Amino acid sequence: MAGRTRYVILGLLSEGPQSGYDLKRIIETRFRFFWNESYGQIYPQIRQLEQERKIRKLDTPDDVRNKQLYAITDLGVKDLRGWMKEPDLKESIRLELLLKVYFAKFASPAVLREHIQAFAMTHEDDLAQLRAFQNELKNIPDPHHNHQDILNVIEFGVKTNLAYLDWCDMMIETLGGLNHDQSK
Amino acid sequence: MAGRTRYVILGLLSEGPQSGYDLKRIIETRFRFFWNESYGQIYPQIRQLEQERKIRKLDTPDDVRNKQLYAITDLGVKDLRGWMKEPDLKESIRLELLLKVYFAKFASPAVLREHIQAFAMTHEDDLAQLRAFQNELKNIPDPHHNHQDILNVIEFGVKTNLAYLDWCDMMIETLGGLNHDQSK
DNA sequence: TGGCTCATGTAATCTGTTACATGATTCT
DNA sequence: AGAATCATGTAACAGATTACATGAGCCA
Repeated sequence: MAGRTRYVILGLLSEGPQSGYDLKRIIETRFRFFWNESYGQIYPQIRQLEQERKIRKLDTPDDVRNKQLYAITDLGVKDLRGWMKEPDLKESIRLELLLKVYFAKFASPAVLREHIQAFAMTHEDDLAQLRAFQNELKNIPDPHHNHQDILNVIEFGVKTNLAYLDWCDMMIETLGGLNHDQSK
Repeated sequence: MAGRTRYVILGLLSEGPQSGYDLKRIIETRFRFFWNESYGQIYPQIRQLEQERKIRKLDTPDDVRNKQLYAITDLGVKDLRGWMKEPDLKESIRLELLLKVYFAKFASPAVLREHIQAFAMTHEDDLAQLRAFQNELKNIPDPHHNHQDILNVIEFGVKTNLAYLDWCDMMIETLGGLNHDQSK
């Protein structure tokens, strides 16, 4: 009975009405580095929350397209507040890269270096996006008074990504620089 | 068709024969901060690998208890080497704490601080264990010549845990120190 | 003797992704 | 006109945990 999808939906709807599609996009962009949800989770959960009267479907499709907008209800807010007091689920992290580093002797240094460089590139992008998001927040109004909270989350991402990249530098140095490729 | 469990098993067996129970314990202790496997994955996968002749059951129960030991075969090593060249699966990270920080306005600072302190405590423990493992490795022989690889993995853990704790300090400071508890 | 840990295993369940179907709108 | 994106949804599948059953050996 873990089901944190419901709270992600409730939390995001607390900032204003959104569609299932919107929610997916927001989760992908803002929560990318620490959370994920798929359509297969979002749409059924919306149905569920609607039945429980935690959210309600707006009859103003508001958009040119036939988008279904949902808004959080008082009951939904109550649910959200209740969740906040519950202990966190054990965090889950899966980094295949570290398995490969652990079992490194079964690969050539060149192959290992490629894995690390791919990882580094991903996290350089992450870092760049986090920085961009930081700047964006500084230049837009804060109607929900949650910018500081969001900045705190971003700061977590910045710090961990910097740690990742620091480690990557160390590894690349150990494995020999870019021009020491010894693959055939 | 992800199934990385097989490679974890093969990799660990490359250091010497182990039982399913052993493997579980090793994964829990050494891979704790970046990987996990449950019995429901390990035992069926052992069966599967045995059928594929990637591992074989030893007939020397070696232990007083009725423990089934398995050893990797040449075919298994081949499999392991093949996996090393494959691209990594997208890493997966789920940190409920960050959802709560993002939606912080639905909780009191006191509750939020408790979550962060719990997180900090967990990662202080992690860090301590990683340091202990580092020291342990320095004082034991290295028959498989993989200590540096293991130290590299540990170093990743150390760096990320330090980043976590750094962020926690920042958050606790923001939320008011230990003695500013305003709960009833 | 009773309780704990060691040890193997599986069935039921839960969680989450993928792939697809469907159709509208927008862009080139 | 055709391709891409927007948008909703679900069925099938894959991945992973939980809870339990079973029994042996160890410890107090």
